[in-house]
Amino acid sequence: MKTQGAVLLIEDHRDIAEMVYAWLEGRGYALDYAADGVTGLHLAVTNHYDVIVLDLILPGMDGLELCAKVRQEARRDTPILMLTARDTLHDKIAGLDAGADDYLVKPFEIRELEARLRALIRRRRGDLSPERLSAGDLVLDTGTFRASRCGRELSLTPIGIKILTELLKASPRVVSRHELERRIWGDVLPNSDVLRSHLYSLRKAVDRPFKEPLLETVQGAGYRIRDPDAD
Amino acid sequence: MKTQGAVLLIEDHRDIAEMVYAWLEGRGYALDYAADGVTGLHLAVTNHYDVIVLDLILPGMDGLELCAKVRQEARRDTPILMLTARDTLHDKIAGLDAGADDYLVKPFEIRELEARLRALIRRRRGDLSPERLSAGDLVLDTGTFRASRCGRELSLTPIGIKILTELLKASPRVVSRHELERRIWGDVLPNSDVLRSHLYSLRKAVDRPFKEPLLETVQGAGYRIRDPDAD
DNA sequence: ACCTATTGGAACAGATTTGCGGCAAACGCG
DNA sequence: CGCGTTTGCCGCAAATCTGTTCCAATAGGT
Repeated sequence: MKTQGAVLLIEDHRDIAEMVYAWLEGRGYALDYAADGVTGLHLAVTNHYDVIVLDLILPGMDGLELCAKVRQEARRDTPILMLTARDTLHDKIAGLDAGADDYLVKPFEIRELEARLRALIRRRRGDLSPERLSAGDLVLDTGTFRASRCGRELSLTPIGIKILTELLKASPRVVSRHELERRIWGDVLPNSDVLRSHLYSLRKAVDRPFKEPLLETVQGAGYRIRDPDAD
Repeated sequence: MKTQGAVLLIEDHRDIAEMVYAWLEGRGYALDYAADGVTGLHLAVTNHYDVIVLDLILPGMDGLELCAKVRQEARRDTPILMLTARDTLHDKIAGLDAGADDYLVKPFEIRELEARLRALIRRRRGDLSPERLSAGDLVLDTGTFRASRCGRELSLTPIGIKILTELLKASPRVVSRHELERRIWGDVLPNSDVLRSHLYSLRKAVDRPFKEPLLETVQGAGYRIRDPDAD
């Protein structure tokens, strides 16, 4: 399994630490662990993590101090989720203002912790949800605006990419010509059936060089993109 | 007072909305307000906010759907704090996985809300810019604002560095011309396509002296920076 | 006040993309 | 089978997008 992310867990309660560690490890995260503040800080500044789970009360150096040091001295902006039994308003505010990104109060549900970690990791990576559309051997990366088939890069025009995007999003459903036009040109459609031309060139780029055509015309209904895997 | 940040509040309960609005306004935040999902979505994609406070249950379109639309259709990464009375584990996970960054359960303490907003805004602004961004042999130290390639220092202008920073942060994704302009000049964009000029000189400094060009333009979409290691 | 580096702006040429019309082939149907 | 409609397949000209250049306005430092 591909790793879900690198996590540093700093927590002195053995039982909680073990529980979190075991769960996250089972879910495919790569983990480092420290039981005290000094070790934790050292790991935090030495290595590179996607997120740090940090207990507020620690031997050696408390969470707030560690948090502040990571931010101000080491100047690392690794996301930090603070995990603690103290749930007074003041504690939360102090934690967040010390540089933590999230604050979760014990006892907590491990699944919520994981969901919050996912959110932090996702944001750090700048992930904007699914960026990858595909059908069969055709792949479109909506972040890069590049499409490829069988690993070979396809050269497409902007409108071609738009059409492909809509078709892939809908796949394997059929998109009516009208719907497709509306999604591409919005409310000011061109006053001739240009879509045909674009589909022609799109086919030329996407289907012609390959054996199996993916772009399919459904007479009187519209277009769709086949997904050989899902047929 | 300098504004603490631009907040979009989407909440249909008048009393809560007013309370939040009044409090945040009093603390120096600039606020927009929507009482239903459709209006909220429209504001969210039209304007630029530092953070969105979003009620889960809304007339017109619920919070999850709105969240997903903002992320997937509008492709905006504005931080979203979900605010709701539903506190089951499943709700929280659904909210966070729909693209929310934080999830706060009603009734909540307004000061905690504010602290969490601060944390989100702080992170988004990258107040801490400690890291070294890189792509291939290009390295940018955001602390010293110096860039180098193959160890050779590059001489860049302030705007050049800003462009490079944004492009590197997003790499290898494409950043649309508009998005790029907004990130560099904020809300008062220059009224001519100056970006082209800057990109030209940026290329002259970053790419011209080297064999492999990293700055890539994607017709009709924007610019991006390749990462030869990750291709 | 002066000098220099940086920035915003305008203009232009080349390349690419798009809109569009026309024709022939394919399709659906009575 | 015959007919009206839909679709595939170009080629062309207009519109758009980009790279490039030059220059004036501005900001910053001395």
